[in-house]
Amino acid sequence: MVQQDDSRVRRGRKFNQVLAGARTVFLEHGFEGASVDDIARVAGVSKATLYSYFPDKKLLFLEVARAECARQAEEAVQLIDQSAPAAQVLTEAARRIVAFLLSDFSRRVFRICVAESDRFPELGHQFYHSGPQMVRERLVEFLQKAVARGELQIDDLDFAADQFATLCKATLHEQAMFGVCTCAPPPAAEKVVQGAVEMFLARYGTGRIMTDRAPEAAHPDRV
Amino acid sequence: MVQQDDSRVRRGRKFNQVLAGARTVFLEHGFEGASVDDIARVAGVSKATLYSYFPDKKLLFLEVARAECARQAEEAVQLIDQSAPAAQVLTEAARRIVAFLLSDFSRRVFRICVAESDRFPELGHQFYHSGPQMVRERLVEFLQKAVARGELQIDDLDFAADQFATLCKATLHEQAMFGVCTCAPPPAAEKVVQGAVEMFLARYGTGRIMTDRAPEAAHPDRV
DNA sequence: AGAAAAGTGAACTAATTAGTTCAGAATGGG
DNA sequence: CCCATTCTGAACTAATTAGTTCACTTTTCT
Repeated sequence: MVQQDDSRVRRGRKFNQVLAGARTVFLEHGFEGASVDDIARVAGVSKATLYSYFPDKKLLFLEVARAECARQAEEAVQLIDQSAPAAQVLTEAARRIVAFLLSDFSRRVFRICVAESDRFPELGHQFYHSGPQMVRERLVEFLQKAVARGELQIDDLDFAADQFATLCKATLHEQAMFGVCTCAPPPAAEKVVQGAVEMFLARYGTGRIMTDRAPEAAHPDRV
Repeated sequence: MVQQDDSRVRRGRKFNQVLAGARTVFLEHGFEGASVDDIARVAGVSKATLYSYFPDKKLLFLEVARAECARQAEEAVQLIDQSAPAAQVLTEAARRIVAFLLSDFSRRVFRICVAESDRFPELGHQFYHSGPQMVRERLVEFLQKAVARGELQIDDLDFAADQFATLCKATLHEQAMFGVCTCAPPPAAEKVVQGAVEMFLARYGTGRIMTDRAPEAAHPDRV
């Protein structure tokens, strides 16, 4: 959290102020919608100072995006915890993924990356690799262990992980993205979580699930 | 296809030219990135003519978006065809959904709707209702019949339909969105299709699937 | 043909924007 | 306390933009 001194091009003590201001304004208005004067004002810094750090608006934007992607990656890294029963681990993972997807922060970063990713192709790549791909790698790591334990049976781990992460977007992600339901009601989120886990286990679970619930918990609505 | 005369506010014969030009430029550059002079030039029309149809840029943009959403809806409507075996219908539906999601057209419209949906809240709603919601309604329609026939067992049809549509986004949609893999290799798409159908049937299928393939086709990688 | 409607193009306003410049104020280390 | 670095603020350029205006041409209808 205190690695803001890792850098190469900085020259002064208001660098972080500039970055913070830029972050605020870019996340609020996107690239085109943000004016450099606004950024300087919000950062509490003169325009001259801003331009002494960043030669132009594009590089400032990319720097902000890079920092946000790194932040996102950090959050994602602490996703998968243990070698607990698959149902339990998956449920917790799904909860965090869904919560993250519905967060205001994620919404803004996602939106801006989608919007600007053909003006700045490397931005899309950065986001993808620090976000979705990171989550997938962690999931694969876990799935591997669960397969070894005989809890799951999966031939393509990457694909399965993708399917699971994708299932976490059901209903709510799209709605949040398009502002259809700005509120994020917790019961709905939990339904998506349970739905993802149930479907995933129905497809990839062996009989030998060692969960704390009864084995048929994976198919609760089959009488 | 010839209902371009359904209208209210038009006054002249170059209306469609204007709309077509605006469509091209907006889809290419987004709202802010598109200049009215560019639009007029691409439309082959004078700026004065353009402004004689649309009082300002925003309304022109919203009109283009409305038309594109309607187009999208039309494509989606002819998604579900028959009361064939579930596996077959779902496979065909998934193929069309995946193909649509990967199309250049969809990518552009999606991107622009995500980007501008807090500048124009109604745009997000429009897109959602004419796109994802339309698809879901058609799917629900089919799922209902399949449940009645005993092929599927589903308690929440809306949610199940959402899950299915969501599964069609696995891997490729995100990649296309962020420009990670601009090419859309058909085998990868077919894998997503099969994966979606298999997972869906594993969760919601009864034993009584009347497909043209053997019953265990729904779980082909279980030995 | 003749008149009304539709379209043109080019010049114009007013506003905003990215980026520059510079004389001087604040800051901080030795 | 001095001096170099950093920062300021305000004015400036040059470019772009949305939207307007108007004398003039083209199309269309009858």
